[in-house]
Amino acid sequence: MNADGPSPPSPTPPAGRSRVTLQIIADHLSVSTATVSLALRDSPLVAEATRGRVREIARQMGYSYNRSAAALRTDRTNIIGVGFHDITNPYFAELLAAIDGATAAYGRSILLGTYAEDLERQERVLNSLAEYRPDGMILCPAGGSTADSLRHLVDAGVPIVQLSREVPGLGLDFVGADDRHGILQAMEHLIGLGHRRIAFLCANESISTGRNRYHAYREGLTAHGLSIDPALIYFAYGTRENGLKGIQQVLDAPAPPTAAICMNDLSAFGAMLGLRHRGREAGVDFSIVGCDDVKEAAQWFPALTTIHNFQNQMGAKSAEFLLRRIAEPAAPQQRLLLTPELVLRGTTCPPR
Amino acid sequence: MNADGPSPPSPTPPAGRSRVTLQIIADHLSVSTATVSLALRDSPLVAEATRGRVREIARQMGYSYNRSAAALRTDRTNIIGVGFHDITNPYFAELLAAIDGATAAYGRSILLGTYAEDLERQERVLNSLAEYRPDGMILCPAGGSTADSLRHLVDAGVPIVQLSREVPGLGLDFVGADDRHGILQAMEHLIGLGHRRIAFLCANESISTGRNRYHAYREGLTAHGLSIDPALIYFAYGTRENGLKGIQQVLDAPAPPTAAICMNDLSAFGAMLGLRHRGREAGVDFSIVGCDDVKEAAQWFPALTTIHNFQNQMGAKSAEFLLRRIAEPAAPQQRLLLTPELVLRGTTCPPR
DNA sequence: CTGAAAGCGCTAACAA
DNA sequence: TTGTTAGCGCTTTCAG
Repeated sequence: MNADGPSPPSPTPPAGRSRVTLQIIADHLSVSTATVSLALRDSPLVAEATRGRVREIARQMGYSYNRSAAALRTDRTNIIGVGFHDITNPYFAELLAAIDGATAAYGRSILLGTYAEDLERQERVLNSLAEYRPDGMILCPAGGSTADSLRHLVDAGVPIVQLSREVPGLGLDFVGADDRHGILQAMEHLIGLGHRRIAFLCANESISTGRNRYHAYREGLTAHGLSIDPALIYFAYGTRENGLKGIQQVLDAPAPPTAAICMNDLSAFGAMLGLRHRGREAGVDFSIVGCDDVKEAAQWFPALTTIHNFQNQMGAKSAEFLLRRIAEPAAPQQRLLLTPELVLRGTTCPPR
Repeated sequence: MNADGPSPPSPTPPAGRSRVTLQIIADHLSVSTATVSLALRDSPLVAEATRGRVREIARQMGYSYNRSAAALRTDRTNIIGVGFHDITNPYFAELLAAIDGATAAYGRSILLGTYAEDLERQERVLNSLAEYRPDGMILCPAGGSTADSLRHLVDAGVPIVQLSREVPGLGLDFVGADDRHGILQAMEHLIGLGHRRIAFLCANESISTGRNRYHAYREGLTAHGLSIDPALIYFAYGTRENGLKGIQQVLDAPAPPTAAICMNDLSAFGAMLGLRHRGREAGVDFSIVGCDDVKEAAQWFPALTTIHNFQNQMGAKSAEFLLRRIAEPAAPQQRLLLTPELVLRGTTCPPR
């Protein structure tokens, strides 16, 4: 018997791109690929001992499961497609983190696409994501999205849940916030403080959250017999820059406001800045309320009074909804509207 | 001849999950799948006319390319794996957005994994991403990552570029900032203003940026003959919360500081808050400088003096590096250190 | 408990 | 210019 012995498994790690396949492992152990496949997935069909040997060799050889191959066979990828418009907006970053946390726990990975409120880009990005055959998608549709623009995805049978924003008429699952309720709370607060001339910054009818919030603002005004002054309404997407522009514009109105409700926290931050450019200060001689309660809101100076939207729960819930939908494609439509909570901080005060 | 005519292509859209394959299109047109495949990829090998017919029918039938199948065959997925520790940190969100912008332009999609500075989770997440056989990966390794913990990925031959942080000893491509240079600028500024007792908040030797910045801080002190007071150094990850804790701790030192350099903007924001809890104000009776120049930094009040790190360029460059590496696996190591710029705003002033 | 064989949808030789 | 064929790596009957 020579020094090398009876050729013990000599697991040669692959050179270059991982070349270890089930076949290679199978050959090594003189079993079939079926056995290896089953063993690696811990099937009780294969003997305890065999399972052990397979796993051990696989480990030694540095085997890495090829999900493309598995996906082709099983029609499942374990991919969750996520389409957002901008992850640089902390609101969406928080939502994305929540989704990631929830899906990772179920062994799903996130394939991300962004489209910056651009409908054409959304179309391209979403189609591209679909080509990876995600098990499902979580979407926050770009402003101006129509049911028609998403229909082909829906028709293709991809499970979809809409998050935060929704385009109606598709019968899709949805999780979002009760935007109307949130803004109404804010209006009560401001009006209770004595404000009569209240601006709305970054109104936007092209997204559901924008519509809901803006309409609630009008509703709140009307409910208290206050008139709606178009000069106090600034239409734009809710960005830091637009908040800044918006506040300046409404401050220049013939009858300027004493308070402003902002579409989201970002525009509220911009508004606070704009106020300072005019020598004014939120919480002292003007009132600002934001929406979302993004992490930085609590740290601002003064800290922002805003509407807490529970993005952690929203994101996690959307993942749960999606997983359920994937398991049961024909289940009835799921809808969840989280109730937002106004959190009072330092940017609101009675009018001067 | 019956009313239906000679069976014109009657593209029946699929019921349920997209079932249109090359085969189905091929049958429809009585050509081979090879022709359809070529046609859809606009190959000059197939006649203009045929190409047109194929594309038209594909469109009508709602064909969607199956990338798993293509990947299996070609060994390319067009997926870029991205591993970050926390996308809720705007610095990383900005980096991610830049990567997304750059890769999307090349038809690549991003498969995202996060691990919250947890080494075990990083291991799991990265291995999971690898199973999708991304064409390459962009990683910002978790604190404490060792070369060994990433070696198997490298050995598997996955093209990798490290972004922002680097673990040495792997010979990987890297794009980051010249952290030392940035902090040294900040030290000059502070010392020039007259500060002699300068704190460092959120020092962290377990990540390269932390080491570089912290060591540059010590270097700056020493270069000016100033002593290093351990009571002025707070060790922690750079979060909003830790910035707040850190400032309080150094303020309680026997000989408290008059200024602080923070590991990043988040901790600087926390420090500004902590200062206010003590009735102090950055830019008035204390100086704070951050690092990164995240979007919100310019909007804070006072606006944060910080080190601009060009995360847009960093992210975009990392994508470029990766694409080049994918095209040429054996090319020499690529390294880029962007030179940060100190941007003076409102949080620094001479000591009282 | 294990193996043989077929096939998921695509692309790449090679032939015609 | 187009078709034939084989096969990427995996899972899943179905036999044994």
